[in-house]
Amino acid sequence: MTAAATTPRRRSERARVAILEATNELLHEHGLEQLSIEAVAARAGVGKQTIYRWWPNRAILIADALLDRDDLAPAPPADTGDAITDLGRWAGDLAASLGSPRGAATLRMLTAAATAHPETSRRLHEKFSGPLQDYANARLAAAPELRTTPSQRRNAVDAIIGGMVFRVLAHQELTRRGATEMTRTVLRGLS
Amino acid sequence: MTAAATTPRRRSERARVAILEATNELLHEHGLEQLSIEAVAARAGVGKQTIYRWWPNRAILIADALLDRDDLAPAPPADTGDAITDLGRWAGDLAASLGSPRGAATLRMLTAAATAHPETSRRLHEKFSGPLQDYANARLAAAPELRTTPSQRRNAVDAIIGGMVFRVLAHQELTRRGATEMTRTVLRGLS
DNA sequence: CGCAAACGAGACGCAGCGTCTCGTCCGGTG
DNA sequence: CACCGGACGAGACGCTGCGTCTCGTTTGCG
Repeated sequence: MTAAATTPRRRSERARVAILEATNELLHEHGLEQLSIEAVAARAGVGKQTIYRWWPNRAILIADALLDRDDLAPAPPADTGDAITDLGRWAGDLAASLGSPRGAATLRMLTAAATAHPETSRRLHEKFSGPLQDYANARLAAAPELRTTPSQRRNAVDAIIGGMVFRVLAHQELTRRGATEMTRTVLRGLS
Repeated sequence: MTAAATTPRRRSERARVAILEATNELLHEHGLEQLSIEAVAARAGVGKQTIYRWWPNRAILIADALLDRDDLAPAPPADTGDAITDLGRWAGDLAASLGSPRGAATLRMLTAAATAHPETSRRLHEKFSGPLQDYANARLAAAPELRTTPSQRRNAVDAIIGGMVFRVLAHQELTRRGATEMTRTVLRGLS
């Protein structure tokens, strides 16, 4: 192995962006099942080979495209000093995003894509659910008023996030107020 | 409209069962995306038209097949008089089912199928998540030791079920013990 | 017994798959 | 600047599976 040096990967940024945009448009126009690589290539003004060269399969392309517009998870709120208040606001913001028609459609398609391939699931967790868990867990851990164990925190966090995700996947209503109330209910069970 | 009477629907039970069994086998052998109607017809020893005659699309066939073996949701436990104990056991049983490799695969495929078509989602809710919500909600409502409002119950129930479903969909571990603890954490937040 | 609807089988045209082969473009190296 | 090689747009290729259709056969209800 002298040098694996010569790798002048001249990937075209123009093509990359056009493909992700076309995929997003087609997903929201016609849905997950109707999405064909041929249609993406045509709309993006790109050869099919260029898609196959950089994305190993449909599910990963879909996840990349949907996660590329990363407005699904809003920024955490300011720290007021009270964890229940902060997490209630955070959950409300998240519910406003996930509960909107576009957010709900995105979450459902991401979930379906993640079903197909564990690698896709890992990527979704890394970019979406992981950061959510991390913020909520950290905010709980930093709350002196709630003495919690790590597993208690993990349970509470998963119940809150899972409860919201479940409502979206089940096509049930998810409102800002409902999410805040659910969060308060769950957190009141801690110490 | 004289009489829409003459509807001697002589649907073949043999074919119906063979199709659902073949679909289940192929789903667990090759996964959701690889499932083709042609393969189902071939394995079931059935004409394609017989499938198209009774199932309007792939997603509904998949949901019907997976829900046909309705061992996903275990029977509710005996009533011990203490709601937290009962619901902790119920959640533990449910986690044992959903957390098993086969149960997890079934839940993931059902979720993905439900994404595609609202009708499929409705059917899944009717046969799976609806009864779960109904049992847990009723058990909570019948608990004199926990004075709860309907919306509190709904929030707690969705947090518990959603938390479990979330862990399965995220390919995270879901154990009997973990589910029981999560349930207790959530329920302790109720008055 | 006789009809009509459902059945198994499979042919049909079509859409999209994933691979391949063109000739062109273009950025990094010498 | 000139060159080189890999990525590019375009699209042909064979193939699989779609959903529809047409056979001739079976089967249950009247």
